[in-house]
Amino acid sequence: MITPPSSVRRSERSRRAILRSALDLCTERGYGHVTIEAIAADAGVSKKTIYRWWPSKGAVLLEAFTDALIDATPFVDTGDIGADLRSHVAGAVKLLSVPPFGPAYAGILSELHHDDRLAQQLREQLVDPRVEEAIGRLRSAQDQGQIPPGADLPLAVEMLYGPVYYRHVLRKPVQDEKTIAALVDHVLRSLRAPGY
Amino acid sequence: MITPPSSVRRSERSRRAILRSALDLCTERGYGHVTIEAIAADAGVSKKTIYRWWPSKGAVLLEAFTDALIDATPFVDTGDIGADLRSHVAGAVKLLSVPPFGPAYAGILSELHHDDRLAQQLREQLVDPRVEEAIGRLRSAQDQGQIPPGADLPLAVEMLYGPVYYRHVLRKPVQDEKTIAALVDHVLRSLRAPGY
DNA sequence: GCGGAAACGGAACGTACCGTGTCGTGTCGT
DNA sequence: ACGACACGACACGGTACGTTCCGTTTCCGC
Repeated sequence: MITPPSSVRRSERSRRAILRSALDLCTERGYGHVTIEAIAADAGVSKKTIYRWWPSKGAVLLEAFTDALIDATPFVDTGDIGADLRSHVAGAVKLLSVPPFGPAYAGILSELHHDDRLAQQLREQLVDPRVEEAIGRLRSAQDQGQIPPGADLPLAVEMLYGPVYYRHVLRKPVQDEKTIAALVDHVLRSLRAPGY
Repeated sequence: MITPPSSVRRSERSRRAILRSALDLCTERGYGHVTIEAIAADAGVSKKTIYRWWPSKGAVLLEAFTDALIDATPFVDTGDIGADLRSHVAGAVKLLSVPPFGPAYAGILSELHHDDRLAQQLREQLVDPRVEEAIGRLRSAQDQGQIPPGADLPLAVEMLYGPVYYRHVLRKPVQDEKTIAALVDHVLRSLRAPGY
């Protein structure tokens, strides 16, 4: 996450103040009003200090968001793949439904299309590892006979996360538990059913 | 689409030049360099004229993109729901894969989170009508016995489009025909299979 | 036709934020 | 102890914003 002059002398105090201010501003005034200058002013920090360690405000918020997401959506294994996927997806949906994390992630996604480095960073540090974890959990269910061998697990992950992103990006009202349960059930069915 | 002072005296010449310049600039220099000032300069038009008819550059591009999308992804009914969905999704993916439409739509999506009016406009004028069309096509397949009665058709549409948005937003390499076919097959299976 | 309302192009304005540079201070490794 | 370096602060030029003013052109209604 730290970008340029890796150093031990970095001020942890400033780092925390910057991440906190970024999220706070996102809550109070919305992502559009989160600017480098506003973060610096709110955190009592020089702009230069922010630019020294992060390439953009998107990168600042990505670091803050990643920490929160990993805590909020662990991959558990109770032996029931359906229940575990439901609680996992519900955790992600819930995190996205509350400020500042929903707006923050929407803002991060909105920067991807004009910021190649941020897009790569998001995929490498957040999306890809968690997709791998999800596939791992599905493979475990496969070993327990809850999913047929040969099932297309990467596709299953995209079918799970796809609608969540779709809703979040289009800003449709959040999904309730019932919708999440129906989604998970349909994805699992699609893996089990005989070929079309 | 026309926003404020509905009038017959609007210059169709300026309107076309603005939409064309917006898409051209998107191709040549990327969405990030499409600004109201650049559009005005390229189209030989006053900024005031743009602000008179559109509330933002996102609204300009939404109007241009909508026209293109409707042409590119019709809903046909050959009697084979699988084939029809494959060609429909392939049309959408293909449109998103070529400039200026891919970058333009990514840019539009990126504006939604800080522009409530644009988000509402996108849903009402583009997404919701096409979701309804998709549900209509699925219902027709239901009547022909290709999909069981009682299937959750709205959810099916989200499972179809979700991964497309997911990939587009995260800027993962475009889906090939095989992936699209697998996606469509899985969605149809999930509707047919016995309950989980 | 003719007069006037309204849309037009062009130019300039102040504001906001960007990303960078400079400078003096303070602090942390060696 | 000392020197390197991160720090805060402040100022800079640059870009795009959204608005305002001006003089011109276009077109509707009379």
